Parts: sequence; C-alpha cells; structure tokens
Amino acid sequence: MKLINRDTDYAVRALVYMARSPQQVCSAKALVDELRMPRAFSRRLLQVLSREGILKSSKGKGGGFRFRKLPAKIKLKDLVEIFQRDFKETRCIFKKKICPDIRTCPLRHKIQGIEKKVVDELAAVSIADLS
Amino acid sequence: MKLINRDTDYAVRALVYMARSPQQVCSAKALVDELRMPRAFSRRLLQVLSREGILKSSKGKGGGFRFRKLPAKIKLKDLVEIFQRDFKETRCIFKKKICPDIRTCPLRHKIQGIEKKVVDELAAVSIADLS
DNA sequence: CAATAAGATACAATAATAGTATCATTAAAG
DNA sequence: CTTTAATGATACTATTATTGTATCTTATTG
Ligand code: FES
Ligand code: FES
Repeated sequence: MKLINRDTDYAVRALVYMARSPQQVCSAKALVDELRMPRAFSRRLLQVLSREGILKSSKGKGGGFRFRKLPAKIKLKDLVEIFQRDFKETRCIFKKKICPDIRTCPLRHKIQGIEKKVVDELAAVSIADLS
Repeated sequence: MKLINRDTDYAVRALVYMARSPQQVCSAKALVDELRMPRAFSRRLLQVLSREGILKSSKGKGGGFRFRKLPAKIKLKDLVEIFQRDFKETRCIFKKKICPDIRTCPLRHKIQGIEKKVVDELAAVSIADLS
C-alpha cells in the first residue's frame, strides 16, 4: 500500500534533517552532500517547499532556505497535500464502477472511511515528531 | 490512494458479471464480448482464478469456467491477496527510514493500524455484495 | 562586477503497468 | 478419427508513470 511518493519522501527527509538545527540556513547543495539526494532534485524540492510556505528562501551568496513554519507545525498531511494532489480518491476504486448503484455501494463508504483515517493519522505526525 | 491494480479490477468485474447467472459456464470469449475486456487478457485472468480455487475450468468444446466457491464466499480480500501479493507493506513507508528508532516511530504503528483496517474492510465485501 | 545561490522549466532514463501473441493440450461433436 | 472450440502456460511488446538530470535566468552579497 503505497502512501508516499518520491517527492514527499525526499521532502520529509530534507525537513527532518534541517530540523536538527532549525535556525540555520540550508542550501540545496548541503542536502546533496549530507543526505544522498540527487543534485538537480534538491533544488526543485526546496523551491516547492518555499513556494508553498513551508520554508522561506534567500537568494544570492550565503543564501539558502530556512523554516517559515515551525517543524512541530509541519504535518505529514501538509506535505502529502503539496506533493500528492490526487491523494484522496473520491471516485470509485475501480476504473469502471461495478456496483449497480454508487449511492448504495457497500464498498464506497468503507473506502471513504479509510481514507479519512489515513488523512487523520498523517495530520497527527509532524516533522518534529520524527527528528 | 490506489488500493486496486489492473488484475484485481478486471477479476472483480468478471466475477460480478458471472455471478448474475452463477450456474452457467462462462468462456473467456464471453467476457471479451460482454464486458469490454482485452482478448488475450481474459484468458490469463480466468486461468489464474481457476488455479487459485475461485473457479473451476473444463476444457474442450462447450467448456469454460464456473464458480468453485460461492460468490458470497469470495471476498475482495481474497482477490487482492491473489493479484497483489505485496499489498501489505510491513516496512517503513519511506524508502530510507527517517525516524531515529523504528521501534518507537510514531508513524509505524499508525500505518499498521490503517493497513489492518483496510484489509478488514476488504474482507467484509464479497462478490455477491456487488452484484 | 564576480561569485554564489535560488527560480523556472524542459529533457532523458528507467521502471512499472497494461495489453498482445503464440503454441500446446484437452474434450466434445460429427 | 478429424475438426472445432475451448483452456494451460508463457513469452513478448507497447504504453505510461516515475525518477532523475541539465540548463538558462534572476537575485544578492561583498
Ligand atoms: S463498485 Fe465502486 S462505487 Fe460501487
Ligand atoms: S520513519 Fe519509518 S519506521 Fe520510523
């Protein structure tokens, strides 16, 4: 059961690493060196986190990324929402609906319950919890 | 959140169709015609279901597939187990473990709880329920 | 103005998924 | 006993999704 994709995975790793010294500026290069993260990739990743308000960036010499939100306030749910837009599957789990009536489908409300639970659990874990 | 793969998907469609007249013999060809299922594919699918004890097959002219188990006894869980062997993810959801200690990881037992719930729900829905 | 770091976006490689083809075997019908 | 209609087994190809890379532009500092 795949809950996490590449981007979320890397993002969490990066943020957990950064959370060890939350005040410090971290450049994309630092992630390449410290974590074994693909070079051109850490760039994009931090850019997205910055755009989405998780980090703030400063350009130029000595620049880099820093937390905008506190690590304890950054939930896995937030990251999944950023990097896995289509995470919540509102449609039927089958490609072509199978049951006679989608409103009375015995599967549908169960699946929705599960999805809600997953989201709740992801909302209950923060970057700080993993550090 | 992808729970179902191609094979499970087709299998459920096929079985729900067959369950409308459970006594009748159904050939691979019938599925191609009735449901819009890829030709060479319905073959393999029914073969697997037969091998796994869901259906029984008879070769030769007038042959085909019939239920070995009652539709009400065939649970989605069974099909997922047949076609998605690696469905239950026992490892960490991240490629490289992030937390300091896997035993105390706040994520791990939550995820396991979710997976159990998913399986329970899949075990509670049968082919007959969808017919 | 030179050096450093982010912003933006397009590209290529790889892996997973989906679908196809083929040959062998079995059983019934005529 | 030959033809026909079906499954058994397995290998192959195409398509799509994921993953990772390259490059050019813009901003900041000293
Ligand atoms: S089978 Fe998907 S909504 Fe009923
Ligand atoms: S982060 Fe995966 S087990 Fe802790």
